Amino acid sequence: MPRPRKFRESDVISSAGEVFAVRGLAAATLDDLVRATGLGKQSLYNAFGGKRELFFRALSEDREEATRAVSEALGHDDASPLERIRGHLLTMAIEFSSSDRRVSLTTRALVESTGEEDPLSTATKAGIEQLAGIYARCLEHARENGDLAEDVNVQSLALYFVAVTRGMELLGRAGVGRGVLTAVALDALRALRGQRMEEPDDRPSVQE
Amino acid sequence: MPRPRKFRESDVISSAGEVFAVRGLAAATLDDLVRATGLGKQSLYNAFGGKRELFFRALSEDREEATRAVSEALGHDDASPLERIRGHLLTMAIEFSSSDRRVSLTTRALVESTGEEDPLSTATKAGIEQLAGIYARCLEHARENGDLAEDVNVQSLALYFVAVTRGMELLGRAGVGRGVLTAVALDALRALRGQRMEEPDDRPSVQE
DNA sequence: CAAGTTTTTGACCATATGGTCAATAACGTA
DNA sequence: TACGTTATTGACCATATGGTCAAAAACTTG
Repeated sequence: MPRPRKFRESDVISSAGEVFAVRGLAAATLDDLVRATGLGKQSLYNAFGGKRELFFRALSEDREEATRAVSEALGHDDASPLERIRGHLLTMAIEFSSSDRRVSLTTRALVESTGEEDPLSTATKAGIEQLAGIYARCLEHARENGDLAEDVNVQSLALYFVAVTRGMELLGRAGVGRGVLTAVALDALRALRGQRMEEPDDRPSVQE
Repeated sequence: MPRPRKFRESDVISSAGEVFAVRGLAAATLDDLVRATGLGKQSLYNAFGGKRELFFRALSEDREEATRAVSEALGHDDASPLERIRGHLLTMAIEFSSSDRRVSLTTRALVESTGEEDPLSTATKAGIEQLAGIYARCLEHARENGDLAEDVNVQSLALYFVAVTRGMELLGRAGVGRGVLTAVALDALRALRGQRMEEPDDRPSVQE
């Protein structure tokens, strides 16, 4: 009975996400969104709410997409867990060295959220944890494989990879090229190699 | 002869920087700046120019400050280069786990710059390189000390540390606490340990 | 084909924004 | 103490912003 919509929500969210990724939440204007999505202001408004709500939807989609991508990269069985992480990081190096002006919405939300209780902040934390969870699972497999020392802290190592990838994203944004970013990724992977050997940490503890 | 200013530029820049660090360039309003600095709009305007110019000044100051801090942490002679890096990273872990909403202006500029030719972008790139240079110098010393393998790529390793610290900053922003962040920092440091041994990289190359 | 429901359209609005102007105030020097 | 210079103040402005309203349009079902 009701008049059907002319658009698919997913299309709109994806276009809007593109705008947000390039301009940021605060800097993107409603007009940018209208232009990018093709919808009228009002249509946008009663379908989604407002700018923040739309960003929120885009953020969720971005998060799902990122989760899916990482899961896929780390979940295959064609290589050892550590090799899969290696492959994933190298892929990221290529992706982040692209010259488009995109910044992942997770990073944007992290940086643009206004307070601890901002829904953006909450969602982002959840996203980070989810991502870390994926790394953790893969690292756990590596440990079971014997590729990682038994006493490795899989949780912190997972977060370490989240940090490294975020950092690589920023580096890419700063114009660091593909070759160098790949080298950085390889450096980052050495943190894993160190884990394999039981070498006791005999280095003196500096200012802790 | 002329009427003297009531303020010190450095004070104003520092207050403005605080605002920018907490709210971001786009989200900070001129009024926020007026309130934070205590100056009138016009005074602000003819002393600095506008919002962007003021941000630019604040960014420069932030960059100098960051450079100074890292130089200090890595430049002392009381410990081996690697130990100094270790200490520095642990310090960062503490700093980034603070609950204030600050984000370094470098990161903000990186994320909020609008294009490749944006002055913000240029300045930020320079900042990153400068920072990397400091790490590189320290790593170079480590190599001379024999704490790092001869064939280590000091440049990429330096950028690796820039990436790691940026990533840690974001993690802190996501609410990751001091303990975990410290663990992440220690993980990151293992990338160095891996360098010390000449173990050939016999791992198969995955999708490069 | 008519009714009912929702979308769309485009005009509209209050507000807040970054920025400017002109008048006044404050200071050092002559 | 008067002058010249610059800083300050507060009113002012055009614009762009996020958001809203009411009327028209579109589709499905009865």
